[in-house]
Amino acid sequence: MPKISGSRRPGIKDVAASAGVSIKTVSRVVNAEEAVHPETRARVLHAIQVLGYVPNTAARSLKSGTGGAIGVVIDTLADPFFAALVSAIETRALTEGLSVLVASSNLDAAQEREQLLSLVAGHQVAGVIFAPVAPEQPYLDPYRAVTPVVAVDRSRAGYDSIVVDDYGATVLAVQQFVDLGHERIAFFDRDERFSTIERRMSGYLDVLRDAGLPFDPELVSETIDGSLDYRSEADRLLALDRPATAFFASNAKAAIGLTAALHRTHRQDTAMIAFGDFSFADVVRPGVSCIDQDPFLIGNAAIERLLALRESPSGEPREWIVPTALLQRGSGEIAAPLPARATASASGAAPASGAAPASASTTTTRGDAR
Amino acid sequence: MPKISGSRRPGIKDVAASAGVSIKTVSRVVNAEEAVHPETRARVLHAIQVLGYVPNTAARSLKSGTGGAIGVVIDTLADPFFAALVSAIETRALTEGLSVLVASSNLDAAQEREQLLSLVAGHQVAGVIFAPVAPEQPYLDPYRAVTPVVAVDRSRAGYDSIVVDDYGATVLAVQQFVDLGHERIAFFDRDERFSTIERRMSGYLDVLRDAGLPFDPELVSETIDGSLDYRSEADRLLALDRPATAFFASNAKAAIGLTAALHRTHRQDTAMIAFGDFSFADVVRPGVSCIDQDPFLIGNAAIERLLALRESPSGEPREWIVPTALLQRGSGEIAAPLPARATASASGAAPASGAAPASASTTTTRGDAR
DNA sequence: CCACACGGCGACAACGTTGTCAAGTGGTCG
DNA sequence: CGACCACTTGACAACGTTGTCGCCGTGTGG
Repeated sequence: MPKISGSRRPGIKDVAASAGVSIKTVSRVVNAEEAVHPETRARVLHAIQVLGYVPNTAARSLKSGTGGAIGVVIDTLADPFFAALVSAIETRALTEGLSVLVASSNLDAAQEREQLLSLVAGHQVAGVIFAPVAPEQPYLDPYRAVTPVVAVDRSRAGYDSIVVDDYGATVLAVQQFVDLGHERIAFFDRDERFSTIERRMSGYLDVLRDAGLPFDPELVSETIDGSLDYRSEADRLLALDRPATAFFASNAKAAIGLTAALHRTHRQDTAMIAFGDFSFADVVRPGVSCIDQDPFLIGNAAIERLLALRESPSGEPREWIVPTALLQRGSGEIAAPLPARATASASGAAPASGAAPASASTTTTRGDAR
Repeated sequence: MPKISGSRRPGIKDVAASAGVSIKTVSRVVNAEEAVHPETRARVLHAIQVLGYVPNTAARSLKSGTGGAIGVVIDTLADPFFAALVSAIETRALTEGLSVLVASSNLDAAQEREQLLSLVAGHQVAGVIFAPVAPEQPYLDPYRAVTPVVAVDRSRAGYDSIVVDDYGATVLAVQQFVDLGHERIAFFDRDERFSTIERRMSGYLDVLRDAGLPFDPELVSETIDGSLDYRSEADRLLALDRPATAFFASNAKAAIGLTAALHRTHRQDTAMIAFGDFSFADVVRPGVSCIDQDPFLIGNAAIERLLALRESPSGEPREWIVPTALLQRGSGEIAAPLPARATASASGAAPASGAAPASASTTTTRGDAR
C-alpha cells in the first residue's frame, strides 16, 4: 500500500503536495489541531494513508527541544526485576505515544553518568527514570529545569524516588521469626554498596534490639568485593556452635543461592524469608516465603510520577513508597527447634500468630517464562 | 563543572564562540575529522569540557537521515529470555556509541507493525532487531534500503535471522528418551502460533517415526487460545491408560509449570527435558535437564549481524544458527520404568549412552537475580 | 618570480518540522 | 452598506547539525 516516491522517505512536503495543501496544514492535521476544515482534514489523512507518511521524530524534537522518548537507566536488563520494571514503564509509555530508550549502568558511576547525559543532553528525552548508582548526580542539574527525573528502587534526595518500604517489610519478616521463637536469625548477604540492603539491615538490627536478642556479627554474611559464595556461607552459618535457625535473605539472588544450598544438604527445617520474589519460590518444598517487591507496581508508579511531573513541576521532591506483601509459603512459618529459654510470647508450630499482613495470591505466574 | 550559559543548553554555537572558531570547526573536532590544527582542536576540546557540551542527536539524525539508536522489538521485556537478549544487544551497542530503543509487540501483529514503523520511519533508527510476530512485514520494504533489519528467535524469509536449531536440538533430546527405552513420550505444550515450537514438534515426530514408535495425539498437550492449565494437563498425561513416562517440555514456561505440577504430586520418576533453561532447573531434585538456548549468544549474534549489515549490504539474507547445549541434570537421564518390549539398544539407568553433546557448566548463574 | 597545490578554516544551505504572523473568505452586527 | 469577527489557510523563519564550496596563507616546483 504505501508507495515511496523516488527513493526518499515521504515527508510532510510530499503529503502536502499530494493533498494540495500547504505543509503547515498537514502539520495541523498530524497534531490534531482544531482549526482545520473537516473536508481538508479528510483529504490530508487520505494522502497520509496512501503515502505511508510517518512524522520524523528527529525534526520534531529538534524543533521543540524535547523528544518523544523517555530514558530509562537501570543496573542491567539481565536482572529480571529490572526487566519487568522496564516492561511496565514501556507499556504505559506506549499509551502516551512515548518510546523508551534503555541503557544500563552496570552499577558503574561513570557509566551511569555517561548514559544519563547521553539521554538528557544528547537525545533530549522527555523524561528520565533511573536506578541511582552514585550518591549524587550533580551533572543532571542543568537539565532538570527542562527534563523531569525520577529515581527508582534506590532513593535519592532531591529526586522523586519510588521505593519499597525496605525497613518496614524487613521488620515484619524478622519479627515473625522472633515471634516463632527464633533466637539465631541470620542476615544473609549484606552488601554495603546498596542503600536498600542497608535499610533492611537496620530493620533487622532494630527488631533484635527490641526483642532483647544479642546481635552476633557471625550471623551476618557479607558480600565483599562483590562476591560471596552462598553455598559455603550457608554451611558456615549452619555449622556454628549455636547455628542459625532462621535466615533472612536480603535479596532474591542470595535467596536463590541459599535455597539451592539448603536443598543440596536436604535441610528442610530451617526457617527462611527472602526479600524479593523469585520464580521457583513456590515450587520447592517448603515453599520459600518472600517479601514481594512487585516490579510492575514500581515501574508503574515511576512512570505515572514522571508523567505527572511533565504536566506540572510540582513542589518538593519526595519519596513514594510502594507496598510490599509478605507471601507466606511455608519456609517463613517454621518455628524454632526448641523453645530454649522462655522468651517470646507465641511459639506455636503452625502459621505465625503475630505480624504479617494477609496477602493471598501466592500463585501469580511471574518471573521466568518462555 | 559544566556551566550552562543563561538557561539554554549549550549548542555547537556556544562552543564555537567560546573557542573563537567557527561552528564548522567544532563539528570537525566532534566528529574526529582530520583537517584540524592540533592546537585548534585542543582549544575546542577545552571549550567543550568547560561548557559541558553534548551534541544534539536530533539535529544530527535530522541532517544525516539516520540516527544514533537501534530499535529492538520483542514480545515483552517481562520475559527474562528476551530481557537477557536485549541486554546483550545493549551492551554491544554501547561500545559502538549506539543507543537502544526497546518496544514490545506483545505478540500482536498490529502492535508489531506500529512499533516497527515508529522506529524505522519515525525515529529513523540505524537498524532494527525484532522477534517477528506476523508472517510477513511488507510495510518494512520501503525502508530496508536504508535501514538494516535482523530477525531473532523466529526465522523470517527475506531477513537475516538469528535462530537456534530447534529441530536438531529437539531430535537430540527426544532421541535420548528413545535410547533410554521410553515409548510414551509427551510433547508438553504445543502452540501452533509459534513456528519455533512447530519445528520442535516436527523433530519430535521424526524421532518417533524413525524409532518405529506410534504417534499418539493424546500425548500432545496443546495451548488453545493462548492458554493451557499445566497442572491438570500433567495430571491427565500421567493418568492415561498407558501414561507418559517422559516429557519433552517445548518451552521454559511450560517446563516451569510442568516441574511445579510434578513436584506437587512428588513424581520424581518421570523423565523430562525442557527446551529453554530456567533459573531453578538445577536446584530442584532431580535437576531438570534443559536444552540451553543462550539469550546472550543470540543477542550478540544479532547485533553483530546488524553491525555487519551497516557496513556492507551483503548478499542474500540467510539464517544464522546459534548452537544450543543439552544440559544433563538428571531428569533427562531417567530410564523408562520397565523394558517393556525389546526395543532400544541401550537402556541403562545411569547417564545416557547415546546422543547428547558433552556440555558441562551446569552451574552458570543466570536468570533471577536481585 | 609565478603558478599551483594543499592544509586549515569559515560562510551558507539544507535536513523536516512547528511557531508566528498575516492573509483570504464569508458571515454578522450596527 | 461598511466594519468587524471567526474560521481556515499559507509563507516564512527557526531549531542544531553537517555537507558543499570556496577562501586564505604558506610552501614548492618550474
